[in-house]
Amino acid sequence: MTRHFAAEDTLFSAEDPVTVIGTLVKGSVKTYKLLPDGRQQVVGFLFPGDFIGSAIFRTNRCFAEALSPVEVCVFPHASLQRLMSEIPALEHQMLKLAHDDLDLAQEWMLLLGRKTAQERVATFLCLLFEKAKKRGHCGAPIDLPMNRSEIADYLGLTIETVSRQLSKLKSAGVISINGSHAIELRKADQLAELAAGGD
Amino acid sequence: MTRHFAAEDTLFSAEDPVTVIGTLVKGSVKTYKLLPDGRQQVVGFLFPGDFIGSAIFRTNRCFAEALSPVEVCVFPHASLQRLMSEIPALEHQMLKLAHDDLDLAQEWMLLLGRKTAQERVATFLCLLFEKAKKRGHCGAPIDLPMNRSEIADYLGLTIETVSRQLSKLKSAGVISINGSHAIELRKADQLAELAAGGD
DNA sequence: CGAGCGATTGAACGCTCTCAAAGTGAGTGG
DNA sequence: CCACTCACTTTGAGAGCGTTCAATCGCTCG
Repeated sequence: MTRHFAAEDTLFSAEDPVTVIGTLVKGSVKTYKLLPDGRQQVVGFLFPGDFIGSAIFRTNRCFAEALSPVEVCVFPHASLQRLMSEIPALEHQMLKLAHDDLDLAQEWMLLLGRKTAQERVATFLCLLFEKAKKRGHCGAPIDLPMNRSEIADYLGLTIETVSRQLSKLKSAGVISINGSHAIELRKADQLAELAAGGD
Repeated sequence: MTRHFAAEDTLFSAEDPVTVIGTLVKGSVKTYKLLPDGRQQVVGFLFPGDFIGSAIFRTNRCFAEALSPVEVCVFPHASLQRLMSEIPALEHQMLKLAHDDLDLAQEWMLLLGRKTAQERVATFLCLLFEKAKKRGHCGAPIDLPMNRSEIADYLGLTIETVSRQLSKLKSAGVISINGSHAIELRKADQLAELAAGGD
């Protein structure tokens, strides 16, 4: 069963019962956590092919919002539970996904806890270019479905700092920017070096 | 099979083949990631009863170091693989653990990306007191197996900032400190409020 | 009792945030 | 087609939180 969401729609909220589990088919999604006063931390950006939702928890642990018109191939919660208990390979696959997510989250803890603003932005761009490469993009500018505010909330920075760092990378010739939602990689080596941090 | 490690021993390193998977029986462990220049981010503290190591990856994604003399009940990698494929319930349990870890990691991303120094220290103490409570501790001062440097590397701060915030909480009467490795909770409500952030 | 390491405290600096203003681009209506 | 609007982005200047550097304290161990 496929479900559709408009841009800026909320797919699900923390604390609510799990209703959306499945594979993202079209569009992109941000998942995030909130503090009582509204401060936001994006914990992940999802793209077509990515799995969304938890087949383990009864209630969601974070919020999910569509960044663009989204299409999700949804599994009914009950039938997924049954499938998982019947097909060990499926559960194994889920375990693999969970471990990949955990490793990425911990890599991001390193970024949020110990990297400078420049390193964070460089790391973020590296990740995006890498993901784009895996989906067949080659050379051409890639599309940023999220705005500066959402990038900032992913990197633990402010929009101004993100903007400044992007400008810096642009004037250094590492990337080129077209209209704030399209970025092209110019010097991959240099970007990777900045992302890893001075050594 | 049980393996023993002395304090400050490295249980395993990132990139190395997985050799240690099992349950922590005695002592405590920190897991962490490193940047090329030595900056460190602690991604978890493990206590008796906690599962350690990844049954999925062939190589470790982080480092693990003993904070005190440690005893681990280790499963041989091959036999664990076999057990997991034979006993679906075991794999399900691992999946549950992975999801719990993932949620904690994302909660920590929120802490590292968006919380102030005071909120970070308060959240950390809340977590410790909560864990201690689950293991039967009641009221009495709890032991901090890690030093200030390791707390700082968990919270994305410096030792000086951690020390200052602890002193602040102490003089506010929220906690009391005995010799830098024993902390007692005095005002749980107030600590929880500080941890959540102003609202 | 002295050495040495970790923790605490103090003072000044700096990176990022905050506040503010100007620039840009997409969408709308005349 | 152009002027207008509005939201988002960029850029600038100043402030603040946490860091850095430095000195003192306190505990443990020889």
